[in-house]
Amino acid sequence: MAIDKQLRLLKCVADETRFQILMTLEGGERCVCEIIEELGEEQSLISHHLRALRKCGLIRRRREGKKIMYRLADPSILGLLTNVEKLASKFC
Amino acid sequence: MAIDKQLRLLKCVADETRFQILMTLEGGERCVCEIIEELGEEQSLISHHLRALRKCGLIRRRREGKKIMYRLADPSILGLLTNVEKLASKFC
DNA sequence: GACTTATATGAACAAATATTTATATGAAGT
DNA sequence: ACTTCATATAAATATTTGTTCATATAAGTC
Repeated sequence: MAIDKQLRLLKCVADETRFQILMTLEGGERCVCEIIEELGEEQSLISHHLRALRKCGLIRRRREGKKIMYRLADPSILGLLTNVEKLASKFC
Repeated sequence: MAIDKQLRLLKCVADETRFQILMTLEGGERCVCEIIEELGEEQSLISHHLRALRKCGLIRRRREGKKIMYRLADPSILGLLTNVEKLASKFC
């Protein structure tokens, strides 16, 4: 039951910027410029984090003209975020 | 919906040693020496990580004679681990 | 085909986190 | 009281991770 996969996933989500990107994508597909705008961060920073999330399999992308659209790889990812939210309010 | 609480929780779990400690505690209360034995790590290292988990509210402890017994603060923590496991096998 | 827009990438640098080492504490046994 | 066993802690160090900066690519526009 490959523990390093689980850790890779956790580490990927356990970063403020990436966590916020996932939250943004909860609302559906977004292009990079929208994510940048919403988070108010550097383009390059967002790009690095998008790559990390993608490498981890959590998000997917497709090109649409000049823009590149990102989306959650699977709705079940929302479940994790919700789960974390519940636990965090319970303890921490 | 305090995002930093969620992040503190995630960062706490997203470490191999701490993750394994939690897994060990799935099986019920354990004293520090048992955890050290099971993980095969330095006493001091385990102690640091136990503190981190405790600070985060994920585990509790009680003294029993010379030993100190640790346990999960709440069974709902198992749910998170399971959730992560499922997602990790799905992607990553 | 030069120019702009949108995004990605690599290398340098900065910050955060984990690990080790050495020492302290506190309960129990003698 | 002294010693041992079990655990904790602080400071030093090592490692990992995130951020910035400068540059590259790729598609669309003039």
